[in-house]
Parts: sequence; C-alpha cells; structure tokens
Amino acid sequence: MRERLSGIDRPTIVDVAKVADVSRQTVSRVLSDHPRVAPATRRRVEEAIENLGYRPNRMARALVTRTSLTFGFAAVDMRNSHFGDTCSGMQSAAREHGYYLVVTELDFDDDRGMGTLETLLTLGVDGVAFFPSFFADKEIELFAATSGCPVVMIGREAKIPNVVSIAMDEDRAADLVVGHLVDTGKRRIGILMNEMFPEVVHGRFVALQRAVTERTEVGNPPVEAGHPKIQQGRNATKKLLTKHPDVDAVIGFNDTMAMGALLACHDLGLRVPEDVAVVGYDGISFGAITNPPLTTIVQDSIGMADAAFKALLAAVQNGTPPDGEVVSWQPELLTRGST
Amino acid sequence: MRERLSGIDRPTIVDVAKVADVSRQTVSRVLSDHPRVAPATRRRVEEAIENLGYRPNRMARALVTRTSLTFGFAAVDMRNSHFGDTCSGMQSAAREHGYYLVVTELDFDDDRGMGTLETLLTLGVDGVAFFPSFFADKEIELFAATSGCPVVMIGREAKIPNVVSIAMDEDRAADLVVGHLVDTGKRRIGILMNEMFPEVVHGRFVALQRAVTERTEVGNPPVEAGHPKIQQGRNATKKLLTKHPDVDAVIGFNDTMAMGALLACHDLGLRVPEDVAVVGYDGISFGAITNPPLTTIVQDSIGMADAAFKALLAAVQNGTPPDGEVVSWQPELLTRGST
DNA sequence: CTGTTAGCGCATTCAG
DNA sequence: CTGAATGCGCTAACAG
Repeated sequence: MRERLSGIDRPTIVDVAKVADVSRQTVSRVLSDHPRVAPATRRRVEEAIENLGYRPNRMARALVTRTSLTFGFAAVDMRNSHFGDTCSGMQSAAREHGYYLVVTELDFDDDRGMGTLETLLTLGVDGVAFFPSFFADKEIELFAATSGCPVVMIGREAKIPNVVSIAMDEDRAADLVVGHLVDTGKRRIGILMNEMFPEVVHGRFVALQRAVTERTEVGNPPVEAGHPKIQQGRNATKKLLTKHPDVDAVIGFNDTMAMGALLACHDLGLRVPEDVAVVGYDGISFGAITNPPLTTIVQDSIGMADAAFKALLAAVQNGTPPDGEVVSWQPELLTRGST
Repeated sequence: MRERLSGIDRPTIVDVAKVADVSRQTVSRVLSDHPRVAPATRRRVEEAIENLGYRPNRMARALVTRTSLTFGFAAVDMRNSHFGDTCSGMQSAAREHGYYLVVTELDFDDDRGMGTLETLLTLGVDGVAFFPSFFADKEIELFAATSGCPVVMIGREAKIPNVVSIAMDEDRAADLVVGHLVDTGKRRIGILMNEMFPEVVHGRFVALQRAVTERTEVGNPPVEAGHPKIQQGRNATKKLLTKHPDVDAVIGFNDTMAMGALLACHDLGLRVPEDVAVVGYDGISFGAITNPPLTTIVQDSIGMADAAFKALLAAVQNGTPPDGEVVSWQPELLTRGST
C-alpha cells in the first residue's frame, strides 16, 4: 500500500472487516445502520471500529453515493459580522441535520472569486450558498447552470434561473431609515456608498435614493463612496460634509462605514445627533459601544442562514434544483443614540 | 450512469477523452502538465475541457494520490477577530501555494469539538491547524497520534508530541501590559478572565499573575471571570470594582471583555484612564472607536497564520510529522486613550 | 442475515 | 508519445 506523505496510515473498512472477521459489506452495513445485521456481528464490528480508531473516508463514500452531506459556503470576509453570523448560523443548521459546511473566502484580487466557487464544487459539495458581492447576475446564472447542484445566493434580491435568492427587503429598510430620520427632524440626508461591489450595492442604493427623494424636499441625495471600512467611511464622510455643509444626516452602507462617519463628525467638531445624525446597516454588536451608540438596520442573519440551509436541503431532497425563487426578509430599525 | 440527486451531471475525464478522441490517461496527462504530450493532442484536449466546462473531481483524485492539497482549519468563532484574521491569513497563504482551506467552527455545546476535527480528517485534509480553545493537551496528543497528518495548534504554548505549537509569548505580553500600567502610575491591577476555556486561559492568567505580583506591591491581583463578550466583561468589571474599590487598572482577557470594562466604568461614573485604566488583548480594529480608544496587546495574526501554513506545508513535503516544536511570537503593546 | 461482483473518477504503473 | 490494466476506499445491486 502506498503510504501517505505524512506517514501513518488510517485504517480502512477492509482492516475493520479483517479484525471483525466479516466482509467489507457487513462493516458498511453497520456503518449505515442497516437493520439486517445480526446483533452479535454488529457488536464485533463496532468493537473492531473502536479498537482500530476507524473513521469512514467521506471522499470514497461520496464518490459512489454521489452525495457528500456537505454544503459549501463562501463570502468575501468572514470577519464582517453579517457574513460571519450567517456562516455560523449555517454551520449550526448543517450540524443539526447531519450536514457539514465547507467555508471559503472569496478573493476579489485573485480571480474575482468565481474560481473559488468552482473549487468548492470540485470538492464535492452537494450545494452552495454564497454572498454574491462582486459577481454579476450573468456570472451567477452561468455558474448555477453548470454547477450540477443547488445554488443559494444571500444578500441580493435578483431573479436568476436555478438560484434561490435570500435577501432583505431593501425598500422597506430604506423607508425605515429615511422615515426615522425625517421624523426626528432631519431634512438633508447624505449617503455613504460602498464603491467595492457595485452589483450588491445597487439595490440598497436605489432604494435609499427613492426613499430620500420621496420623503424629503431636496431631490437626489448627495453621495460619497468608499470601501466598507471604518477609515474609508471616515474619509468619505469628511468629503460629504465639506462639499455639502447643509447635510444633517448620514446613512452608511454598513455599520463599519457609519462608525467612520461618527469619527468624522468628531473630527469636524460636529455633535451627533444634534448637528448630524448617523445610521448604519447590519446591526453588528460593536455598534453598541460607539460614542454615541449607533442606530442601525438589523438583518436577521441567523434566520436568513437557516432559510439558506433549508433551501439547499429541500433542493437536494426533492432532487430538483431551485427555480429563481426570491425569499424576502424583513429588516428592523434599532434606534440608539446616534439619531 | 446514476444521477446526482440534483439532476445535472458534471462531465468526467471520460467525457473529455471521448470528445477529444483520446484515452483518459492522455487527458490526465494534460491536466497534470505532463511534458510528453503532443502539442496538437494537448490542444484538442484543452478545447474539449473548455467546451465541456470540465473540472477535475478532487475527491477522486485525492483517493488515488492520497493528497488533497487541502488543509483544515478550526476555531470556536470566526467572528472573533483574532481567529478570523488567522483564518483569512491561512486562506491567503494556502491560495498562494495552490492549497485550499476547509474551515469549520468548533462547537463547545456539541461534542466539545473533537468530533469536528475528526470530521475534517474524514474529508481528506492533508493537515489540520486549529485554536485549541477548550481542548485538553491530552486530547490533542491523542488526536495528533491517530490523525495520520500533520497537526498545528495556534494560541497555546505547549509541547505536545507530533504537534507544532504557534503561540504568543504570554510572559512578554504580561510584562508589557503590567509594566505600562505601573509606568503610568497604576498600583492596584485587576484582571478580567475568560471562564469559558480554562486550558487556553491558563497560560495568560499565570503570566499576568506573575507580572502583577512582581511589579506591584499588592500580591495576587483580584480576578473576575466571564465569557469573552462585551456584556460579560461589563458585568465582571462591575463586580470587580465593587468588591475592590481601590482597583485603578483593569486588564481584559481580550478586547471584547475590555470594551465591557469601558462600559462598566461609564456605568459607575469612573473616568478612563484617570480613575481606572483599561487594557485589552488582540488589537481588533473596533478598539480604535471606543471611548476612549482601547490600549491593547496586538498579536501578529497574519504572521502566525503564515507560520502555521508553512509548518503544515513543510511537514507534508518532508513526509515527516512535526515533533513538538514550539514557535513563539512576540506581542506588541498598542497604546491608546484608555491608559 | 451475509458475501460477491461491479464501479464511482481519477492517477499510476507498465506496455507498446 | 499514447493506451490498457490496476486499484484508492467505499457502497449498490444482486446472490445466496
């Protein structure tokens, strides 16, 4: 037997069979809880498994069953709380159902990430869930068509064949945010946009623009863009407030940018929320400790993760790929000191 | 051919061979960049691959080569910045070297996580890196002995056979923190400990206790424990400061707990750092936006991730398992407004 | 209830 | 330079 590079070889089903003095097939039956195995035989096999420290090789199993009980998950940055929460949520859901989650990060600089999703496929996952970030709808459609497994997209509301889309209701979120700002007396609202992923940003941007136009007297809101990070949010806010000194409220694409806005206001000697109100999106836990604490749109990451897993599971169990279904999720406004 | 549950079947090497009118082996040679393939043949095969959208099945390949070009990574919570940064760092390192990282979260409530590491193995990874969190040294030793692949542990300094340990120099970190506090005039230092993972905590705790005892006049420092979260840090700090009103500095097990300490001081009407100084561990980015900004011990997550990957790669390439090596990493103190 | 045969998709011998 | 056989570890289908 060729040895693994690492030295020690793990026992195989044959080793177990030999020790238990049965055929491989019987061992296989014990492993899969097949009913028709004599109790005594079963015991012998289980003992052998225990003694040898045997663990079935899931790759070999998947090769023949064409099912790995594994789903893939991908996002650009697991440390981003919304992505991370969703990832954790899917891990839990998967575990509960005897599934396993293979997680990988998408790299914008690399191959724009599509190759990473492909690699996930070659690893034999039964389905894929991911945050589309910088992918175009067309790319996703092509991927889904050739993937040979169910595909779930989280965070963008788009009707794509063979893809289930799970996303927050951006219109509702925008109405909540803008409505709240207007209710608290704000009249000139600026927006901090994410320049990194135009595709995903689009829905949120359009919704915000509509809500601002509808609910305030000034037409199109002033916009600055930057990467969705604290420092970039800070810089973008400074530019925004310098160009438009009448702005009395800033909406950040996400909480991180909004945190930057908080810092920018401090830099410029503006009081929050008296001079400028600040709102973010996501509801990350660190929003509670900023000064003042951040008002934000909370997405139900866990609920969405659960829905994503269920969609994948249903598709696998029914043997039918998903069909352009869109699952809409309701946002909530968490009001804190920054507004 | 049996169909996948999901319907569409992905093309195999045989399909490519048929289209290119060659044998499977020739396709295999093209895939592995074997030199002795006629240019014309190679072109035909490459075209067929392109047209069919063929991607090699890594499971089948791993089964015969006994190498998956995949490493496993596990930690309790990817959203924890230090874990997340390390994970990202390993992803990058892996990508650069043609490797792939399979990430999974350890679940304390489940099986205390060891089963999760086992599952990683059954997935066919060539090596495993993980944060030991709640694992005992003995458990890890057993796992490493039977894993059949190199094992790297990050975040605990322990000499375990067949395991490379990559960890921060806790003594040095403790000296930096306590030295700094003493230098700024603090005399009565309290500690916020992590009650969740006694094993990993131990090293940091012992180091801090020693440093405090050595550098201040009061002997053993007062300690409160809680989960490594903001609210738990807040509660623990309140208890600590109520029981010991003379405490003028609080060291948090990590930044999150230290943030809780900041809130607790605010709750109690204490000024930071005048009345009570606060220090954390990790150097997470949100530490920059607290009020006041958090002084913290910064670990070089990326560097450690790189070292972990390199250790795994070296072990695989040399065909020898690691042998209880301990790689020590130097901490740095990032001084900000909270001290 | 248990064993035998066949083959999942691929790479590694060994022949031509 | 290319093809045919063999087997990685496992399960499905069929015998008995």
